[in-house]
Amino acid sequence: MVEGQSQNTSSGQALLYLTDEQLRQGIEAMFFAYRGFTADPDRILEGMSYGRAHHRAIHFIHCAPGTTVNNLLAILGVTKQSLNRVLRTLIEDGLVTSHVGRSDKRERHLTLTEAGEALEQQLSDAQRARMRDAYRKAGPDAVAGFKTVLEAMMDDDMKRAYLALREGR
Amino acid sequence: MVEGQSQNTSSGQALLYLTDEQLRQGIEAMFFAYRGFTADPDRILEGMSYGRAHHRAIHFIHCAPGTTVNNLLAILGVTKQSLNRVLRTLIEDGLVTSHVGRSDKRERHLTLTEAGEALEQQLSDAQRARMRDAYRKAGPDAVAGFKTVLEAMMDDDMKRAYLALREGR
DNA sequence: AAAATACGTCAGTCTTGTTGACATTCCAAG
DNA sequence: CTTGGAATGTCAACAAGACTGACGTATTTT
Repeated sequence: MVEGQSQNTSSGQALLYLTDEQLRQGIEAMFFAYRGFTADPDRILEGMSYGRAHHRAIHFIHCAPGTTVNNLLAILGVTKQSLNRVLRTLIEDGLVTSHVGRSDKRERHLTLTEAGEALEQQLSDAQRARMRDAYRKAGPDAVAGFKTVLEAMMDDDMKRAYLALREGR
Repeated sequence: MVEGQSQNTSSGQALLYLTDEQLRQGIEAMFFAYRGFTADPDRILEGMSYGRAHHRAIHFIHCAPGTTVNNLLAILGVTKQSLNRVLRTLIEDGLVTSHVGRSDKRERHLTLTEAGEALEQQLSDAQRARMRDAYRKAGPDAVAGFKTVLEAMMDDDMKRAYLALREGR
């Protein structure tokens, strides 16, 4: 609560970007930007009985083909029951295949089918198009700063998951 | 779909930050960061029968005291039925007051009570603490870039709402 | 007087999160 | 080798929070 006065306790200069007002602006920017961020895939998905949860599953299965349910669970941060409902419909609809693990038969390895990859492409294209526009408008330096701040905002285990994904590619 | 090859069609240099892989990283960073962004308030709210929806309402009523229901609706981007459920509980619990408009008696002007302000402080402190840490780690230049990209990601009407809030302060 | 606006509410649906109970599989200790 | 515990995944039921549609009321505008 005392820290709320960071604009006063600072050594007078160069820390103005840590003002409560500046932080509040950042919070609101995050809120509005996230809406834009999800808007395009949401629009595509609506009416095809899928939602944002399906999109997330598809995205990460695409990035890590053959991943297990448990793996996906850790990345998505939901309960396995919640994920299972989503996976079940995706499997029923032929967008995802589930193979029993070779070494450990408890595991199910998940992969996108051709139809699944096609939908992934469609969603991904829409989302990347928005990102690309934003990046282009903002320029490379802004983008670097953008990523730096986002990484600093993550919880430690999320950051680990985030970095692990990059190494896998 | 053809645009997916931006790394090849580019003039060879300086546009590497527009690569599909870079965009994908940005998308994932956004996903993981948003989870961190909401984690602290969510933790505070859980167990007190409120959720993220209540937080959002409280946040924007705090920022624009005396705002109307319609106004809030436009900012939050939800239906009035959805917002009403949230507002009803907040009013019942004495965190928000609703006053009939002076000039236009159809309007209800919303304000936080002392208890409401107290909760807002608590939530806001937690969320700002995370932002402050992230900002400090990243530095002022990164923060500037962060905001630039977020603004570029917003839909036009969200951007208008976002900027309007800043002018009101 | 009629139409439009602002707000509240009731009823019903959908997505997506939750917990609890249960089956299968693996592994390690007795 | 067997048995018990841990890990993986599935099914069922429920809750929060979004949505639509329909309706009522007060007020303002035309």
